[in-house]
Amino acid sequence: MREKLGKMPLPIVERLSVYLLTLLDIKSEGRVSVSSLELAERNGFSSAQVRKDLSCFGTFGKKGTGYDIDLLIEKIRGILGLKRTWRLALIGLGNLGKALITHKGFTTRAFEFVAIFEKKPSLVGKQYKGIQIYNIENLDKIAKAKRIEIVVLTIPKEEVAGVYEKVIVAGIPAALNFTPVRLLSKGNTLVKNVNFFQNLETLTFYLSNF
Amino acid sequence: MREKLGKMPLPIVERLSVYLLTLLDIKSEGRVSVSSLELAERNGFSSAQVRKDLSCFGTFGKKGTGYDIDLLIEKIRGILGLKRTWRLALIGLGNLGKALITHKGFTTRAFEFVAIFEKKPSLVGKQYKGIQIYNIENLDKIAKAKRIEIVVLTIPKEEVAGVYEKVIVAGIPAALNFTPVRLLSKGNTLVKNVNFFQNLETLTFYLSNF
DNA sequence: AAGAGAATGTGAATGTTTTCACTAAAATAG
DNA sequence: CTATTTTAGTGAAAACATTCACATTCTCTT
Ligand SMILES: NC(=O)c1ccc[n+]([C@@H]2O[C@H](COP(=O)([O-])OP(=O)(O)OC[C@H]3O[C@@H](n4cnc5c(N)ncnc54)[C@H](O)[C@@H]3O)[C@@H](O)[C@H]2O)c1
Ligand SMILES: NC(=O)c1ccc[n+]([C@@H]2O[C@H](COP(=O)([O-])OP(=O)(O)OC[C@H]3O[C@@H](n4cnc5c(N)ncnc54)[C@H](O)[C@@H]3O)[C@@H](O)[C@H]2O)c1
Repeated sequence: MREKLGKMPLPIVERLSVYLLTLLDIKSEGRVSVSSLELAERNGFSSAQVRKDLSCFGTFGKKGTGYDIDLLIEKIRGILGLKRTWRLALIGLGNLGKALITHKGFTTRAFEFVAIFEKKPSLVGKQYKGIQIYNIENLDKIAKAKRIEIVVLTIPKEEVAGVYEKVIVAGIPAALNFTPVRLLSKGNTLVKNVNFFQNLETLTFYLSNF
Repeated sequence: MREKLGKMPLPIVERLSVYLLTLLDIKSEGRVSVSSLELAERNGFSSAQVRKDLSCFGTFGKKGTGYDIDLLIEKIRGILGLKRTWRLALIGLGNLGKALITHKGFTTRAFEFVAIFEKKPSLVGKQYKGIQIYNIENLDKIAKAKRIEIVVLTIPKEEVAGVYEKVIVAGIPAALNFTPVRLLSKGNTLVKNVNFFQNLETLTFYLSNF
């Protein structure tokens, strides 16, 4: 059992998220308990890794039986901070932004879009899927008023630098960045970059070299 | 300089993709050479890491000067298999699928969508953005005829297991999976999973534990 | 042309993550 | 009730990844 959660290795946190999805899946099949081996095999990990990962946060299992699914789901939700709803804002209501806003998955989990920011004057002041669209220039003010915790960036790459500066100034705690410009965490803002090309390029690398 | 490219560590391949974007960026500023330090600082890595990564594939730099940008771009493109166009197919023309197909970035790089597969009878036989829509039941036949190399999965999660089975049977070399169902590489098919929740959940973990 | 400075490439050291291999507890079968 | 099987938890070992630190080479200035 580790002490400092703040410096938990990223691979462990990522796997926790995978375990959670798997547990929800198994639960939906009506099962009530699961072994580290099954959790591992479904995801291509080793059973020792599953046990070691979970042991960082406490002892949740029962020797001879495995893990109680409901209990483990609640524990992981607690660890990942998913016992409450997080307030998101979308920045850039283009093709990708609309797909994300429309996606039901977010809402049915722990995430809720509470604002959209756009540059196009024709969109500002309107709503999209019931969510108010604001002028990006008012990010600071609205972010505070709406208690925005995570911004989702789906703007053209030329706009990223300027908008990110505004995000930092507004002191928004986190950003999920879908643009191909790699951002580094700065100020009080934690960034996670999602790069589609990188994903495709790891595939083409291995396809080319086997 | 490493020998077996096929077992190059994933972190190195992912950084290569980051270096490439950075180099293109720097090139567009009119520059002709760059140091490992600059390549590192722009991306939050160490300069030693940049040099060590590149040294796995050859010696591309010049002591005292750094790396020639055009040369390094070409080398990395070669390593990542980006000197030719890869033939993609989209499976599932929904919200996310449409955003991806519409996205210019793919076409202007080394990727080209050559087919769309759908289940909805109303879409089959039509085109979207000039790309023919086929019945998913014909995946095997069309994949061979169109020489599809990578499928992009944007279908509901309930459909994933069945469709993935078809992808494996068709022997398609790779799949980029945007659904929340984690797939494991199997048969001759290499899989890369892209999980938006995982990205959000790593953010909420660290936000919750600082 | 010599010296100072810049920057690579890399073996060795360090740090991190994963796997191994075992102990111990619970469940099950005989 | 005892033996066998199942499975969690965990130090220790191994594998893997990053950083250090320096010899070497190239550039630039004077
Ligand atoms: N569409 C995809 O499938 C896809 C895939 C990978 C990456 N991306 C990246 O996501 C980003 C958006 O892609 P897209 O296809 O949705 O583009 P898009 O052009 O359809 O949408 C961008 C939107 O951002 C708005 N915008 C521009 N500047 C802004 C600003 N300063 N503040 C607020 N809003 C602003 C635009 O008005 C537009 O509505 C791009 O960086 C792209 O590279 C998209
Ligand atoms: N929209 C998003 O922003 C987003 C974000 C993250 C993940 N995802 C995931 O991506 C997937 C698609 O999301 P979406 O929002 O585009 O959903 P969607 O419902 O808009 O689109 C799904 C499309 O797939 C088609 N389809 C269904 N079964 C099929 C089959 N067997 N073969 C071929 N086509 C089939 C449907 O007809 C539909 O057109 C989902 O798994 C979702 O969880 C979406």
